[in-house]
Parts: sequence; structure tokens; C-alpha cells
Amino acid sequence: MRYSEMHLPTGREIPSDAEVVSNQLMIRAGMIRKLTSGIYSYLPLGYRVIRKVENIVREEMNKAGAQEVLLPMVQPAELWQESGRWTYYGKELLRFKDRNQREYCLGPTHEEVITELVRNDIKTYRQLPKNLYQIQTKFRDEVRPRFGVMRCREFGMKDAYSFDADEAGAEKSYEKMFTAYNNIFRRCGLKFRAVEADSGSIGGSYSHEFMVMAESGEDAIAFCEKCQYAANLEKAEIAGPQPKAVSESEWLPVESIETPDVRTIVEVSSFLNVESTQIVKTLIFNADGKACAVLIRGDHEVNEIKVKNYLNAAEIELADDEMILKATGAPRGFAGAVGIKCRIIADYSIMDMVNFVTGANKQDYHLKNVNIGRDFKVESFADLRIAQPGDPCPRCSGNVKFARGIEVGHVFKLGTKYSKAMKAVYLDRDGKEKTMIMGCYGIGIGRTVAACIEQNFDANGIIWPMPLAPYSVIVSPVNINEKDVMKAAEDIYSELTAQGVEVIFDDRDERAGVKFKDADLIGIPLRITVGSKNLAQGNVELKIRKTGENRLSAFQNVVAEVKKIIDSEMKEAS
RNA sequence: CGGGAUGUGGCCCAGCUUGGUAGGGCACUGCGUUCGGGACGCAGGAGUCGCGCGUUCAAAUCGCGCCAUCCCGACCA
Repeated sequence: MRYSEMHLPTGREIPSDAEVVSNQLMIRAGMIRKLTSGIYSYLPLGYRVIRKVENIVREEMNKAGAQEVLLPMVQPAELWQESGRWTYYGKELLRFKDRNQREYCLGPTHEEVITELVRNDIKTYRQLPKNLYQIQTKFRDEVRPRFGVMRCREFGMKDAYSFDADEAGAEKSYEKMFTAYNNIFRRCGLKFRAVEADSGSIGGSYSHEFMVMAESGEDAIAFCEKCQYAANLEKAEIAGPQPKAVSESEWLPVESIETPDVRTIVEVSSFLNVESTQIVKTLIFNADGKACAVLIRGDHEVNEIKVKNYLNAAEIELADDEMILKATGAPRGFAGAVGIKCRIIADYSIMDMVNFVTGANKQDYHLKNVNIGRDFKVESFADLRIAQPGDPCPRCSGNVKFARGIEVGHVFKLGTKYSKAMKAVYLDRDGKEKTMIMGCYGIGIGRTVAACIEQNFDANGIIWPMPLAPYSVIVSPVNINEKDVMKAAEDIYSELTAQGVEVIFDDRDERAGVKFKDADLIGIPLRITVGSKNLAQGNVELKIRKTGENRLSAFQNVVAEVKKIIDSEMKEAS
């Protein structure tokens, strides 16, 4: 394409409202424009990259046996009431009414619609398994949209849904998608990692997230330095206890100590001159309206998701002052397990603690030399805390490290959560009605593009990996008023085009510096510079965006050389 | 929803403290010079200063209210 005819408005200023690099660069490179908070238009260059990702996704989904459909974005309330999510999904679900006052929502995800579709058309085990997917615009009314297209309200997503007759089949469907996702992100040229994840409000029993590794990522990942274990921090397990035998002979008598206005771990630690590892923190949670005390070592943080899952609660939050007062008889800051009036669960890490410090359930008092078994009883021990770097790996003898990532894909084993609620059933071989087993699998298309930029940029702009590059090559004649130069550049351009290479011909009447800056900014992997001096020797320049290498290439050869580089880079990512 | 910041031609910003003719840079149009890493000169076009109400002879500037955008937190496939 001729640059002079393209709609490619680049900018040199960083937009004042763009914080993250990918957002700044996507705007400066003329890929996107913001319409309003969390809602973006894609310009030609941006949309080309979107389609690159979509096509890779499509190919791998088809290869994995999934079939493409297109589902409605506007969905009736009844469907969501049937699954229970009309109430449960919350404010992220954008609801509205039509002229007849019937309620609808904009689809944030499509479990309801696909389940409705499948239950009507699939009646027998002979029609199973099935995997249907779509690439379509979703709307989620995010509490706080941010980071450009990385966390926006309207966004393109590939979502797939599998239906199986039994667990074994569902397992297989999941594995297929897991493999397909690995292929997709590898083909996109991304550095990524599949991590174990919590399944959140979509529900279900088992899930993995695909994380593009980037410092700016919103998610923290814990991974083992020795084995393959990797998990989202909110899910990351900690190796179970190896409790030492607690010797009761070490137990000292409990002491109650006045600690006026000393509440936090830091305050208690310095006031009593004890290490935070010798303190047991007692947090009172409100789990579906009931108080529950969670005990944890002073230097650890509670993982609320683990607590919520352990208690099997619909909602948990830290208890308010009233509930704390009722359970402990004291204001916030002095809770302890001794004599508390609610359930007590505890993290593994306090199992073998002896003579520890804890709140006295009395204002301005803490207890010293408290011991489990003698002074209070714990209902059960569990893994309830947030992992820390260096914690033991739950799978091997190694230790975990931390990294950051951007979630670009998520695979869930849903089980029968939706098929049961919405009666997606089939007749099995034995003539009995059974519930289908589902899985769902999402990829954020725009987010993948942004994540790719977060991983591939420098001070001059974007550096596209070949598979996602909107164009593979840009041909830049240094001065369009020199006939020989223009003629040579035209020849290279048409030869590349004839060979099926995606190429921009920068035929603008601009100074060389402007052309080079724009080429770098929009991140085209290869640039052929045609200038009079080199051309007189029969040469042009071939510049590699990624490495900065700039080499001479014979005019006659450059097309073949470019083809070779493109082929090898595409192959490397395949 | 809590805390903070910002809102002035398409973009980046100054002007506001101390009220008095709306400014600069980039971009855009025309002419000329220049032409290998975001050129220069001259001449132009383009703005209800986020919106409303108020104070004042007079408001971008002061006061009150609202809206929008961004950041931190809470929340979240």
C-alpha cells in the first residue's frame, strides 16, 4: 500500500491521558483512538494487527476441531435469570430495556446463549462432543477501565464452549484447547506462560490462565524455579505443613499484657519487642453474614480467595466493627483466638508455633505465650495465605519465584454449572437423560495485541514480531524527487507485492528523517531504504527493526533476501 | 464507591496567584528555500477557554454546582 494514500495518522506527542506504553504507542502509531472511557476505535493499522491475531486464533481453533459461530451481543434477561447470573453478575453487566420495557443486557460472555442454543439442537450422545467458538465484541461495564485496550469495556474476544457427554470427554476437550492456546500464543511470537488460576465468577472447577510475561502486567505469577509449576498469585498454593512435634514441655504460662492503643502487627512487634513471626494475626471475616476467625502468622497476608473457597462462601469480606465487637468483645485491633465466639480456621504456618503473641479480645491487651490445644482449639488448618517469594513449591522440593504477566487467555473446566441450571441434557446410550459437561475458553484479542507491544518496544516505538506485524516491510525512498531512486523503489515495491509480501511504499514527499521515525514508530520489522549514493553502486539498505542492524543488499537481491527473512521468522514462530 | 489530579483550536502545553484585546509549539493551507534520523522563512485558516449558575462595569482567571477524563485504592473472566 502507498503510504500517501493510507489513513495512518501518527503523532509525536504522548497523549496526556495514556499511562501505559502500549496505549501510548497504539495511539501514536495511529492504531486506535479513544471514543470514551474504555471504548476504542481501531484504525486501519490497528485493525490489521487485530485480524492477524484473529486469523491465527481461527486457524488453531479450527485445527483443534472447534467450529466458528456468531452469537448475538444483545441477550434477553430471562436467559440470565435462568442461569442465576442476572442477580449474581453485578454491575459489570450492562442492562437496558427495549420499547416494550423488556429487559436485556449486552453480552459480557456467552455461556447462557450457547447453552440455550445447544440444549435445543443436541439431543443425543451421538451428537457429542461439540466445540463452538466465536470472535465477537463483548461489553463489560468495568468499574475502572484503564490501560487503553488492555482493560476496557468494549473489547473483542474469542470465546469457545465445549460440550461433552462425560468427564473423560470434557478432560480431552480441555486438553485440546490447552494445546491450541499454546500454539496460538507461540505463533503470535509472544513470551508467555500457562498458569493455574482461580475460576472466579464464571465458575467451574479447574482453570488455567495464559499470561504474557511483562513487567507492566496486572497479575502476579508465582512459578517454581525447579519444576513446571506456575500459578496466578491469587491461586498459588503453598506446600502443605511438615509439622514438628510440638513439645508441651516448652509451653510457658499465658501472660496478659497491657498494650494501650497497640493494634497493628508492626506496633505489637515493636511494643513487645518480638518478631512478627512470633505473632498470630487474627482476622475476622464476614462470610455470608457469619463471623469466622482466620489465624495467620504475623508476617503473612491472608489470601481471601483461598478463605472464600475453603469456607465455600458466596461472599466474604473483612468484618465490620460491629461484627468484630460481637465476636471478640473488643474493638478492632485486639482480636485473638482465645475465648473468641466464632469459628476458627488457621493457616498451616501457625501449626507448630509455640508461646506466641496474639490479641486478648480485650481493649488494649495482648496475650503472650499462647499455645494451640491448651489455650484454644482450631476447627481446621488449611492453606489460607498469599504465597511469598521463596515459599516451598507445592509440587516439588523447589521454591517459588515471582513474575508479572498480562492475562490474554483463560481456559475453564465448567463442569455442569450452566448445563445443569439451564437443563442442557442429552440421551445417553443407555437411554437415560444426562447433563452435558461444559468447558469455556476465552482469548482477549485486543489485549493480546497490547500485551505484544508491552513485550516488544523501544524508545522509538513498536517492534512487531513478524506474525503480528501489520506489514512485513516498508520501502522508503529517501527522496522522491530523484527519478532513479523512485524508479528503483517502485520496482522493489511492485515485486514484493507480486510475491504476496505485505508492504508499505512510503511515497510521501517527506524528509528521510520523518519517514524513518514513522517506520520505527509503527514497528514494521523490515525497512528497505533506497538512496541515491547506494543505488549508484547497485545497492539498497535493509534495516532490521528488532536488532537495529542496517546492511547493504544488492538491488537485484533484496526482494529474495526479504522473503527469506520473513519465511524464517514465520517458521520460527509456527 | 473513597482519595488525588486535570479540563484552553486536531495533539502537547503556557496564561489563572494579582479579573481588562485568548497565546506558543506541533499539525494543517499557500509560496519559496532545503532534502539520509521528526528542516527553515514568509503569509494564512482554525478556539462558545468542559457545562451551568453566580459575583463584577468586565470572568479562561474569583465562588458554587454539575459533567468528563486520568491516576491510586476498593472491585473484577
